[in-house]
Amino acid sequence: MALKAASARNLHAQVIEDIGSSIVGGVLQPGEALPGESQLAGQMEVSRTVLREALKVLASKGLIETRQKTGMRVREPRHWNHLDADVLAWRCATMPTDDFVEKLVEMRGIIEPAAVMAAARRRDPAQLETIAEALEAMEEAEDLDAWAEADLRFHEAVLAATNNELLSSLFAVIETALATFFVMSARNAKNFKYSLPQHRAVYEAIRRRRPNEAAAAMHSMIADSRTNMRKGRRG
Amino acid sequence: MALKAASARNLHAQVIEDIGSSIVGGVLQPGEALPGESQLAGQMEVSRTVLREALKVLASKGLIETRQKTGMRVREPRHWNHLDADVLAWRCATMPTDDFVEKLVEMRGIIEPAAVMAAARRRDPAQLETIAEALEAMEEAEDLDAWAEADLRFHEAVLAATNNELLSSLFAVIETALATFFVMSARNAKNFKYSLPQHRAVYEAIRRRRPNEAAAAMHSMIADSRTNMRKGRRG
DNA sequence: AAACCACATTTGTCCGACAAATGACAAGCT
DNA sequence: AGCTTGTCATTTGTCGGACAAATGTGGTTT
Repeated sequence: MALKAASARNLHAQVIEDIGSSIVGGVLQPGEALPGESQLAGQMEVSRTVLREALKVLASKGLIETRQKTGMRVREPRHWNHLDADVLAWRCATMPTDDFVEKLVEMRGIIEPAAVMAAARRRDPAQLETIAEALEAMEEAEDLDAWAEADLRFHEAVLAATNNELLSSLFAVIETALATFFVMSARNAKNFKYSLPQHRAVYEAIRRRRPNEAAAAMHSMIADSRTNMRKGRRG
Repeated sequence: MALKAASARNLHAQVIEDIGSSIVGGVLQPGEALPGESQLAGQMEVSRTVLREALKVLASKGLIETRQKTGMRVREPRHWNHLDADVLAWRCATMPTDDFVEKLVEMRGIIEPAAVMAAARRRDPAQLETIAEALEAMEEAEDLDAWAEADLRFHEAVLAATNNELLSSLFAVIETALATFFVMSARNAKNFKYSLPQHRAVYEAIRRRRPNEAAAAMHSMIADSRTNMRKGRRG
């Protein structure tokens, strides 16, 4: 069960982190019955109040299930909210397998082209201008930090231009998870601008309202980034 | 603020429902400061313990933000977990605008073809067999209920065959939300089997491991269902 | 053997108290 | 006067105990 694995601001946040990562990490098996609230609170050295606040949050993430008299049980993975930011983060931390990364990459491959297509269809002038500004900042970037900051702004601007918060919410979650694996290794500092032409192509397609061209440009960008990642992960 | 709008199993579930739907429904504006915990608990006639359990869950959904001394504030919509099942359900209940439905439909149009493509690539024999059984049940369905049950099984089987729980989790959430709008109106009872050929086409493509054909079949199926829905919503 | 009931255990709910954090305001210094 | 600093009050965070409600278990009765 582990004691005090995490250290966050609040006690309940620590408890959530602790139990949640234990479940996602497989320390607690699905179907397994957890000890009663009083006992568990004792083990973790927190009050039952705090423990219960954490349990409610975990239940809302679909990780556990609680019924009176029976106690709490770990739910099966198919009931988990796999798209929850915390659940995803715990999986990234405890399951750094190529298998899982492939799933994330697949999701990105599905979403990004769709997002730029939507942006090409529905962006308004102001949103286009925001994208243009980010692209300009990318061109003028002198070091890696400036480029990474501008790149983030570019993608956020494209997301906003889709005018579909479901799409942008999904995108943000997946992107965050992927970022924990590929931290933009400083080793590639030399050619960190290699994807600039593709970004420009995406922008041009969005400006000219050409969904298919935008998707094609994004596909090319993803293909490049994929080979690049594959190189990067070996180190 | 509303008192006792919802009636669920547990008290905290009611409170979550109550405050959550008030926020998503726009009764509580973003940036607005909620009354203190003690006062709010008094208004709702629940103990502070229960209220806090609810608040923690709402905070984990990104709906509210709480800092000491300052109190709680409603967060801006861009911070919400739009893919959370509860948040989505509340939006369905309080924002039945065509605008929102379009977003859901767009998501489905992105995900479903991608899902059948993944299934066509990675399904194993057992998963294919499960899909086949569901399809068979659809063919033999005599009434609407039987067909709806088999249809659900078909889609679930396809989802499982993708071998990507991120994809299936997303799909399930979107599908659930859409189902609240289009309850498969009994008016169409006569030709409820109209989409059988398309289902069969999808199955065949998955069986023959043809991702592109599967996506094409799914696109055709979505197009049909879209026109059909448009007719259905007018009633 | 089957139906029924009393009991024990576990979660659900309530309450009151204190600790920690922090914005606000007042006092003091330059 | 303007800025800094320190005290204070308010709000969330944490704690412990108590009782209510639900429910699986096992014994009892027919």
